[in-house]
Amino acid sequence: MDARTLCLAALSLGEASGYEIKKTLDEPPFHHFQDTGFGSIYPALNRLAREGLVSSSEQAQERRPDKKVYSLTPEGRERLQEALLQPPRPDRVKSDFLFLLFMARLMPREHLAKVIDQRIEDIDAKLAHMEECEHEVSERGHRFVFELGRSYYRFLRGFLLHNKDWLLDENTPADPARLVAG
Amino acid sequence: MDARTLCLAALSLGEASGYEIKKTLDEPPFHHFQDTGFGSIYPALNRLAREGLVSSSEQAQERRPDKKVYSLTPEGRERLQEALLQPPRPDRVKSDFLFLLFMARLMPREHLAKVIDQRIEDIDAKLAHMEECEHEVSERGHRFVFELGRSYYRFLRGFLLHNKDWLLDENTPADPARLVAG
DNA sequence: CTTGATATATTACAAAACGATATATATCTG
DNA sequence: CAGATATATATCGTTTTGTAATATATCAAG
Repeated sequence: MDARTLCLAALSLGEASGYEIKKTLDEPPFHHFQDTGFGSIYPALNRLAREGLVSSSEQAQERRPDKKVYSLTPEGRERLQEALLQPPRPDRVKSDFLFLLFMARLMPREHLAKVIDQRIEDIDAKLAHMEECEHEVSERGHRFVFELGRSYYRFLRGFLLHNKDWLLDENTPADPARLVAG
Repeated sequence: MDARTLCLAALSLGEASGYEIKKTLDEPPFHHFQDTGFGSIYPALNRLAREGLVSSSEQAQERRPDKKVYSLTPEGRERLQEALLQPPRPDRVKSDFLFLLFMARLMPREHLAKVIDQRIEDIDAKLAHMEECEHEVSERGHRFVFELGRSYYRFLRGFLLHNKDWLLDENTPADPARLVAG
């Protein structure tokens, strides 16, 4: 989804500043299906404001820079609902990690092993973090995506753990039948 | 991975034209971890040629436009191996589909059901296509990523099929415990 | 007590990627 | 024989990405 629609979606959960939107988008389950930086969010908000899809009010804060709090206008809410009726584009993944595994042949064994172990650790950290914010996710759609994400991480962790040796050990035959589903 | 490294990787499997690189990148298992268009590939190849990392030779073809066939130079091969030693950046996903599921509350039930059924069909088509090109994937790393991709699609298909009703049926309670792992 | 890390908050900008379109030809399908 | 698909490359405006700059506040460690 483009940055503008993501901002509309985040604001449909309640008014927020650009910084707060970024934080929301970085947490599960939002984080499972997109990745957006400040460089996309602020220009998107400016344009949405120019188009009248969001309104903003500056709030002076004690001992902090002012914050611009954005909220959806009726037109913004309409635009969001229109966007939800468009047929979804195909998913896209960018994974340096899978690229490295694909290129295993040209990589030093030790480095490859380290990369895989590191990834398993990262997944464990992610799963632990998800357990912490689990209670905040109650709405049906949010929960669905949250659990899908969690199941995916568990699947990936299992696949890596069970098939690591198949990839790393050059002495055994590369028989695909020995790869387990994870 | 940036487009230049992807081109180097594709060329490490043998010389090819820009068009052929694009085709390779669109097939499993390459397609599982990246997505690159002509608009990225041709500029990348031009720059790689300027930097001496690839060489090109124009081949006149009968009844077809000329094709520029690129191949790795020794410096290009070196650059690729250096890139493989860099720590991989975090994965990034862009999924309009999961965004729609997340936004389920604001969507007409029928449309949501159609979107999910369509996705399951798409996965079936993808799995069928993978079965067709399975025999071409023999190298260890390629096979690993290929099977990981296939397992993922099967997992996702199962999750959607088994939990679709949980998401769609507003009359049952949204008890997360009723979601099955897929 | 002060240095450094983290958090709040926004903006600017170059580099890269994306999406669409243009161009030309050949082959395959209905 | 028309229309879709495949081969082959290039361009170009719009978006996105990554990084840094700019301020201020808090909190922990040395």
